[in-house]
Amino acid sequence: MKKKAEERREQVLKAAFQAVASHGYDSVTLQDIADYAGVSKGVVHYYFQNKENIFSALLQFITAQIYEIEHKAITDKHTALEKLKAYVETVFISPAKNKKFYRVYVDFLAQASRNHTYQEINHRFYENCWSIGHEIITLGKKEGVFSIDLDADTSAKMMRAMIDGCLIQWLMSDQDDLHDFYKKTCFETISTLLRSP
Amino acid sequence: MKKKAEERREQVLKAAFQAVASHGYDSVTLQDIADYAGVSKGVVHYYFQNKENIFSALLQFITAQIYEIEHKAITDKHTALEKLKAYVETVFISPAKNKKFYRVYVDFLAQASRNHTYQEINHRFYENCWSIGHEIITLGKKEGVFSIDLDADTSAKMMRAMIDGCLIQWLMSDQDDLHDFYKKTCFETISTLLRSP
Amino acid sequence: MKKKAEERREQVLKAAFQAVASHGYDSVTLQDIADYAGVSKGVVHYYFQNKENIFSALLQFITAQIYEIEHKAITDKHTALEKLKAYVETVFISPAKNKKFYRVYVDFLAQASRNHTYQEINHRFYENCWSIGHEIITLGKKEGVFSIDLDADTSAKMMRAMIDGCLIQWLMSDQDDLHDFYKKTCFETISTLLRSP
Amino acid sequence: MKKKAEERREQVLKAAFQAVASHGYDSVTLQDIADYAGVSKGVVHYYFQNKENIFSALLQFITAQIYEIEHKAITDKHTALEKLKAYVETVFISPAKNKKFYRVYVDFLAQASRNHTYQEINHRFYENCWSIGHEIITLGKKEGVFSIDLDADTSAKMMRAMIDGCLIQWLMSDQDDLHDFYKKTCFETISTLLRSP
DNA sequence: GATGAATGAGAATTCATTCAT
DNA sequence: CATGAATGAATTCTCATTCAT
Repeated sequence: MKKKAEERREQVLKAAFQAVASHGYDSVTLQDIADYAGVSKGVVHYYFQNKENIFSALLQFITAQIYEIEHKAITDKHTALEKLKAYVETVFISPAKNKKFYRVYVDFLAQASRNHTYQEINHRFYENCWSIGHEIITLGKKEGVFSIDLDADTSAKMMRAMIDGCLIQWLMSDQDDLHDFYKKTCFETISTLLRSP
Repeated sequence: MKKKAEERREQVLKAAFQAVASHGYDSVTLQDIADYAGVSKGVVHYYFQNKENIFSALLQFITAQIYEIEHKAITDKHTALEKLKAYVETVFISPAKNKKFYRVYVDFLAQASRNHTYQEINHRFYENCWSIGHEIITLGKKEGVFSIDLDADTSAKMMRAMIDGCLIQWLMSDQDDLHDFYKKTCFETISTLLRSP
Repeated sequence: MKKKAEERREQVLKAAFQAVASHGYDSVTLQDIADYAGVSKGVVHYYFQNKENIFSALLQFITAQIYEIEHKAITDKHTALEKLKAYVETVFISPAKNKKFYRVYVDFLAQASRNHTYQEINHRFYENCWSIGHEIITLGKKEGVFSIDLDADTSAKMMRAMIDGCLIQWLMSDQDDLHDFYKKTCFETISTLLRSP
Repeated sequence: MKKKAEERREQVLKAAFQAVASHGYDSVTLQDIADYAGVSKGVVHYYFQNKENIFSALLQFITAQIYEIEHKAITDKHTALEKLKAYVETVFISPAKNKKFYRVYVDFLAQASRNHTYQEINHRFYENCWSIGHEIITLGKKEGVFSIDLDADTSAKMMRAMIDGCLIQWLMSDQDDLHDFYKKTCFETISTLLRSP
C-alpha cells in the first residue's frame, strides 16, 4: 500500500521533471505534469497538496539523485586525480542530460533567490557537492598531488562555482558540440587551481 | 518627440527592473511595472507591444549597462593586475546591488534556456564580458605577469564562469556577509589561474 | 443484517450532523462526514446514494428527534402551564445544544426555500410542532387559563414563529449569556399571548 | 468617474441579489452574477476583490435598503397604531418580494452563524429594526394605547422575532396565498402583545 | 462489505491585452 | 498621448462520484 503510493509520487515527480524541462518552471501546468505522467489532473493533487509542494519535492528529488550519482562516481575511484576526473566526467555526463537537468536547476535557482524553501534544499545540495570537493582535495593534499596550502572548504566551493559557471555558460550557448570543450576546460582549470606548484 | 519617447521607455524599463527584482520574472505583472513607473497600465502597452517585448528590452538594457560599467572600470586602469582587481571589484559591487542584479539575471538565464531571443542578448553580453577578460589576459601576458601558455579566449570564458558561479553561489546563501569572502576568493582564484608559474 | 445496516446509517447521520454543525451545509464534504463517522468515504456512499440523499435523511433524522424530545417533555406534564413551561424549557435546552441544532436547522431552512424535498420534511416537523402547541392551547382553554377566543391552530403557529424567531435572533447574537434572556422572554411573551384577559 | 464606478458596483450587487435569490448562496457562481448583470466575469472581480467581498457588500446593501423602506413607512404615520400597521404592511410587502428577500436573507443567516462579518452586518440591521419597534412602542405608551409596563427594548426584540418567525414559516410553506394570513395574524399577535390590558 | 485511489467537471481567481473616452 | 474599465482565456484547486481491489 505505502509502497504503491511512494511509487506514484515518484512517477509524478519524474513527470514533473520532464514537464519543467520542456516548458519551464513558470509555464508548466498541473495538466502538463498529469499528461507526462499519463494520469489525470486529480492524481497530482491526490499525492501533493499543491503546486509549490510538488516543486519542493522535485528539487529535493533531483538534487538528491544528482548527488548520489556524483558521490558514487568518486567512491569507485581511489586516487585524488582519478576521483576528480570521474567527478567532472559524471557532472558533464552528456549534452542531453546536462541540458535537461540544468534547465530545470537554473529554473529553481531563479525561484530560490526569493523562496526560502528552495534555498534550503539547494543549500543541502551545495553542502553535498562541497563535501565531494572536500574529499577529493583532502586526499590530493595527502597524496602530494595538490598544493598543501589549499583550504579544502574554500577550494571545494570554488570547484563547484566553476562547474556551475561552466555548465550554465554552456547551456546558454545552446551548442551541444561545445559540451566537450567546457568539460575538458573545466577539468583543466580545476586541476590548475589545485595542483601543487 | 523621439527623445521623450526614449525617456519614457527607459522609465518603464527601470521600473520593470525594480519590479522583476522584487517579484520575480514570472510573478511580475504589467500593473506592477506600471506602479513602479508611476504610470498607468496603458502607457506600458503604448511603448512596448507586449510583455515579452518589455523583458527583451529589459535584458538588453541591464546587460548593456553592466557591461558599460565593467568596461569603464578596466579602461581607467593601466596594468593587467590593476585591471583585474578593478574588474572583480566592479563585478562584486555590493551585496545590495549584486542581489538585485543577479536575481533578475538568473531569472533571465532560466528563461533564456528555452528562449532564443534572450539567448542572443545574453550571448552578446557574454562576448562583451569575454572581451574584457581577453583584454586583461592579453595585457598580462605582454607584461609577463600572466602565463604565456594561456589561451586568452578560453581563459576569459573560465574567468566569467568563475565570477558567475561565485555570485550565484553567494546569492543562494542569502548571507550578505559572505559577499566579501566570495569577492576575495574569486579574485584570488582567478589570479592563481592566470599567473605565470 | 438489516439491523447492522440501520445502525451504520445512523452512525453516518450523526457524523453528518456534527460535520454540518461545524462546517456548514455547503462547506461540508463527504470526507468530513466520513472522518466524523470514523469510516471511509466509500461507506458513506454505500449507505446513501449521494450527498442530497444524506442531507434529506439528516433533516428527517434531526427534526424527528427534536420533535420526540419536545413531545415527551409535554407528555410528562399535566396542566397547560406546566406543559408550556416544559415545552419552552426543552426547546431552549442549552446554549451549546441550541447553537448546534439551530446552525444546522437554519442551514436547512436556507436550502429548503429552493428545495421541495427539504420543504416537505420541514413541513412535517412544523405540523408536529404545531400539534404540540395545539395540545397545550386546547388544554389551557379547557382549564380556563388561556383565552377562550384563541384559535388553537393559528396560535400554535404563532407560538412556533415566536420560538424560532427568538432562537434565530439569539443565534445571531453569538452570545451564550443571552440565552437565558431569550428563553425567559419568549416564555413570557407566549404566556401573555395566550392567557385569558 | 467615481460615480460611474459606484453605479457599476450597485449594478453588480443587484445582479448578485437576483442570482442568490434564484440559485442560493452556495450555488451561485460569479459567472451567474456576471450573467445577471450582463457583464463579463472580469467586471465582477474588477469591482470586488473576491466572492466573500461581494456577499458582504450585498448583505449590507439589502439590509440597509430594507431598513430605509421600513423606516420611511413609519415616519409617514403619526400614531403608534398607524405606525405599527404601516410597519407590518411594509414588512409583508408582497409574496413575490418577500420570497425573494427572505430566501436571500435566510441564506445569509445560515452563513452568519459561522461568519463574523455577516453577523456584524446583521446585528446592525437588527438594531435598526429594534429601533423602529422601540419608537412605535414608546409612542404607544405615551399615547396610552400600549401597556405602560412594557420594556420597549425587550418588546422591540420580540416584535422582530415574531415578524421573522412568521415570514420564515410562510416562506417554508411555499404558498403565496398564506401570505395574507401571516400578515394579518402577525399584526394581531403583536397588537395583542403590546396593547394595554 | 469496505477502502481509498482515480477521475474530471466546475469554480474562483489572475492578468495580458484591447479599446473607448 | 494617457487612462483604466472591460474582457475572457487560462490555471489552480476542490470534491462528488466511481470502481478496482
